[in-house]
Amino acid sequence: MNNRELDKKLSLRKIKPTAVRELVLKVLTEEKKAVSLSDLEHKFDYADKSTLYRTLKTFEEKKLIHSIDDGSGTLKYAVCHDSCECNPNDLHVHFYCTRCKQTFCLNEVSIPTVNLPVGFSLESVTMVVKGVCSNCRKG
Amino acid sequence: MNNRELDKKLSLRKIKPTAVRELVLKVLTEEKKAVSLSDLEHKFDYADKSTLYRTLKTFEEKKLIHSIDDGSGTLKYAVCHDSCECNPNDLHVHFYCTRCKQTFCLNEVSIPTVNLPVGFSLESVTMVVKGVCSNCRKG
DNA sequence: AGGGTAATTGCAACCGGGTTGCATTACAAA
DNA sequence: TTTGTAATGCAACCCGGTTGCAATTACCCT
Ligand SMILES: [Mn+2]
Ligand SMILES: [Mn+2]
Ligand SMILES: [Zn+2]
Ligand SMILES: [Zn+2]
Repeated sequence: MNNRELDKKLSLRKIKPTAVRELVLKVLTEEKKAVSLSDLEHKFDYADKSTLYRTLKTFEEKKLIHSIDDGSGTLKYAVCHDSCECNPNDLHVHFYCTRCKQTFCLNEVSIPTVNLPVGFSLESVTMVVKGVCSNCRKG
Repeated sequence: MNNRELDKKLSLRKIKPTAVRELVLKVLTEEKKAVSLSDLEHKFDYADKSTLYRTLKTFEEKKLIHSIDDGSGTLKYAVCHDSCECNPNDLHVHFYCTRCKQTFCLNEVSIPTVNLPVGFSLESVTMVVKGVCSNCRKG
């Protein structure tokens, strides 16, 4: 994905394009797996941790990406689809592979509705499946 | 719940009853909400953090309690029902109230099955609903 | 182009939950 | 009572995440 496309994606979410932001977004779009802050730190020796951190926070705030708490203790991030507003109906299941330790968006698997006890209201739902991914299965 | 009953619960899970363990289990059984390590620290000024930590780990290992990652950054714990083996079919949904910041087991709400893409195998599933609990709703 | 302002970035230090090594204490078998 | 094992207490550590502040850069107006 070239800079022109990256800048467009950023602008669509009202994020001012900068060098770091283009690079981070590039990584996030090209990775098939969800990406952590420390992943980015290792990818960009030159960029500072807090800059990367704030970049992710900005992206998340503007709904360019969403965060994934897969229970591993390290937050991961993945790009939202263009029309995503991170509403309950935009949510999907996430998968954590216990073998390769990678986390994936199952974008095509939406979260089933759940009947809460009376008196409980719902704001959002997270669903994480742990298991072995198809790559590790084959290998 | 008296010590006799607490000891019985401990013995059933092959855990040697000690003073600390009885006290911790008592708190866990009497609380309606899930309990964190720091909750216990504040409840027992005298008992050491690492002792409480290892008590929880022992309980979890022996399947007397299960841990809940509600996304708040602090692990919570709650007692399992007597016949629980923490298998996928023992699992239930958890609820995190964004108002009172408490986490509850919805023991009666089992986790719906989900269709994974081909090649993915399932070991366990977590489902956390965020919203407002019935207590906070009424208040 | 130059000056002023706001946003971004870099650096360092901090925070809190969780975890571990090791010494001490309690317990129970021999 | 001796002796081995498990539990507890204390201290220090780890790491992901977060923040304050100074330096740099981008942007706007003249
Ligand atoms: Mn996702
Ligand atoms: Mn539970
Ligand atoms: Zn895998
Ligand atoms: Zn509540």
